[in-house]
Amino acid sequence: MRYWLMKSEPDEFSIQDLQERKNQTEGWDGVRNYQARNFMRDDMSEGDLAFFYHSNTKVPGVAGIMRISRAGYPDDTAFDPKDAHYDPKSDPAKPRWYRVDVTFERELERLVSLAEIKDHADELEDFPLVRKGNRLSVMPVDKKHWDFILGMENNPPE
DNA sequence: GCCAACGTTGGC
DNA sequence: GCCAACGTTGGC
Repeated sequence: MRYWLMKSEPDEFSIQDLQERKNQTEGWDGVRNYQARNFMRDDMSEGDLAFFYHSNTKVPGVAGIMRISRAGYPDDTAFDPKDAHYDPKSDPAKPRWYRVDVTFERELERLVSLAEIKDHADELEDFPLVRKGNRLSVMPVDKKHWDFILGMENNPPE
């Protein structure tokens, strides 16, 4: 069982939106980055847990937890010319892009902000999120980092 | 809105 | 295969 972090802009799709979806489940589609795709296609398993990270918003940070409820399968939004993430080079016979299904687990009791995470650079030294220039939208999280961030949830800064 | 960092594209 | 140009991400 592995741990992950997945980014979404809350104006587009937030942890609250996921909670309100049917069965509290949604396909994590629209990812058009090969490294992120490889994680979803090759490394994610049903039952893995992921942080839901709110990006490109006033206070970016970890907002909640979700569960991978279906392992990687083809992202058919790539085949739809009307879809914002349409990719004419993705052939249905040999799909280029993959998604997983995620299911709402819980909202964090408070948002653990990126700024706060950066304040703990010592403990989170190798955390990919805070490595300079990292724009990956799907990334693995070590268990030690997972546990540390959950610890921060219950220890708000003054 | 700015812009650094990074990925992708395409000419050569 | 190189690399300049361009597009995107995402914090600030």
